[in-house]
Amino acid sequence: MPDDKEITIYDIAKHLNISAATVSRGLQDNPLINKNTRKKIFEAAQVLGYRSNTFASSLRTKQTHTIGVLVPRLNSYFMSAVLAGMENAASRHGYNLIIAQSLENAEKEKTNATTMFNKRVDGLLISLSYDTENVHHLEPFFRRKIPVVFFDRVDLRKESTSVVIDNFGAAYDITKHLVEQGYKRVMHLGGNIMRNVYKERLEGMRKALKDHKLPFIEKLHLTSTLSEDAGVEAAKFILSLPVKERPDAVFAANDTAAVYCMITLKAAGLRIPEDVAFAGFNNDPISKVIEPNLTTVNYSGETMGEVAITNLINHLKGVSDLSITNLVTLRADLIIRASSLK
Amino acid sequence: MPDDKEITIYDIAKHLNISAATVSRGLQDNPLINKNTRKKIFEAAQVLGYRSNTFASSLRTKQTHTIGVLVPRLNSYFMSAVLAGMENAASRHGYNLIIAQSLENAEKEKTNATTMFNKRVDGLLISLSYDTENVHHLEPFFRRKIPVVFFDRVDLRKESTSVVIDNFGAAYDITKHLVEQGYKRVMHLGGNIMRNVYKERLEGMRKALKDHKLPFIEKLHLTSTLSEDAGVEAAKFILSLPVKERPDAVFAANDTAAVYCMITLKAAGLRIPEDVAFAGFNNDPISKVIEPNLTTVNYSGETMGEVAITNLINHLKGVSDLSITNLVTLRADLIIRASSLK
DNA sequence: TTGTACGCGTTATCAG
DNA sequence: CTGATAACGCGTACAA
Repeated sequence: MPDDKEITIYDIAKHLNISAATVSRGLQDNPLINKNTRKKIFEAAQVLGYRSNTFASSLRTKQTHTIGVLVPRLNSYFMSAVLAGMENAASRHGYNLIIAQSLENAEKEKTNATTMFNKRVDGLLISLSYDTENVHHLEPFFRRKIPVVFFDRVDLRKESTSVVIDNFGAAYDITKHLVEQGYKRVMHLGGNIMRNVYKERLEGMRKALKDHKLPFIEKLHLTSTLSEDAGVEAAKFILSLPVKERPDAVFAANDTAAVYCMITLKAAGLRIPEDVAFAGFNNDPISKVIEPNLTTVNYSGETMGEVAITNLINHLKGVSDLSITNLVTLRADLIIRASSLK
Repeated sequence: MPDDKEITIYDIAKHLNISAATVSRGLQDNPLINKNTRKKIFEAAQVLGYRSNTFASSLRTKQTHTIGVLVPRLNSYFMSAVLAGMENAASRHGYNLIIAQSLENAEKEKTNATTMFNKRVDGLLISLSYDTENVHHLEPFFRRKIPVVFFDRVDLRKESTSVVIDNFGAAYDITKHLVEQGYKRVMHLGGNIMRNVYKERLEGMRKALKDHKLPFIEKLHLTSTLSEDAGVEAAKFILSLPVKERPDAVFAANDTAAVYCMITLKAAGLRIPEDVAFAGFNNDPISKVIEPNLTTVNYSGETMGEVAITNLINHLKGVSDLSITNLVTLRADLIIRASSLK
């Protein structure tokens, strides 16, 4: 019953009549050490109930094996998928995650970044808050060459890696689909265009309309946080318009806004898609529950998480091939459902 | 530009012509140190760009200021709310979270627990996986008196604290509501009764039926993982029954199963609540999107997270009053919506 | 292939 | 109130 006091490499050393240095090396599977002694060391460690002391180790190596993850919100479907993916890959590589949320607030993002820096994370994974205007708060990381990987909501101006989906292309495709269904007055519920995801979705839509010789109607372009309330507000706006000026289709930059806009319009007696068609973005669970089901864009949060963290870990391990790739674009698929069919 | 090398308390000491010991004490706001010197120390730390070295500190104090969180899945609405609450409170108290998921798998839960133990977390927060049969894998924690707090899916046999909601009461109330609406053949979609939450929801329902002199119809009791598929399967089962033997109401132990059961029944032409009424559990976002809106039970994941972690931190700080409270029950509210109204 | 000896940055004990 | 000084447990030059 090795119960009370912690076992150290010295205890193992004494037990085996060898030096602590040998034990240390053995535990690291150092090939310099005799295979047999290595085996003995591991056995002894097992028997004595040894567990390595991370702090002592970190103190020496200056590596924490901890990665900071800074996200806008924990409680969204997409983000928890991302985190699940990260957690998987991280633990596979022996890394831990420290997770914090900015609550879409630049100020809190700043504070959290500082905290992570002070905790000496080996690297940082970050998706920018709605508010963030620049990445000055990440300077300490850049200065110390602590790798930073952006994902989803990224800042491309830096030499860091960014992991994204093809927002432009997906938005283009979804708009094209609407146009091909015959919709001509397409409204856009967009987010802050300081965030690449919203900017590109807007641009993709613009381009698709242009290519099909349809106007982008500025009056029908709303910018918001894309919350439930924003969806409701958008619906009220639509209802406030003279019938002729109403959109015949809505492309929202996320499913939440789309769905709550739909619900509100339906409650007001409009029919979907007959009166107004809809398309969203994210393939959130609610998009499969709303009636009619919502056309949307699907992409894997899990994959994004895995790719982002794997890239970061490669940086940490000095795999230089990948450090050149400073932009990884993942696939996103259009999912056509009843809400956008003529 | 203090840029390249890390500043230590020695640098501050040199800078101020005092000893490192004094600096260390000053940084900890030790009242033994002259208020004035303390101020100087903080200023110097600021100027020089000092950041304390957690490892060195942990190595001495044997405290990691890290709390392990072990959950079934990251990517559920409820759980991300819980984590958000935990993260908040944790950072407020200067603690970090290490998060891992068992994916509802007892084996992975075991592995993760070991990892956390080896990382020397100061305490553990855990919600048991669907599969878990016992808590032997937590023995190392118990033995070393590392505090463990269970939440939501708990194990009451231990001296640890558990944070739960009144599952029994909520299930009782929701069943009572169904009965009062006039429903007499109430079906139950339940989870593994090894998990307190599902066991108590079942028992609450049983008791309510009994109190109203209605039978609990064993044939109408399905046990599953309460996934989307399970909801669909339940619907198929209902449809396979002779019309007379069908339930007139369904109480599902979560919203996902309820909603997907509803969707499937609706697709088959049944009307809700006229043909079958529904009630769920969790107040998941989908419950507000499904038509008719789903009657359910609401409780705050955020609060549960905060309470659980605060309790744990109190343990760590030796606040003994609270260590007596080994069961905290949070409120849960019935939310009546159209799916269960006559 | 193994051992010796030192330092990583803190905190804590003991003097003063 | 402050200063020396010794650990904490590990990793690694350097030697053997």
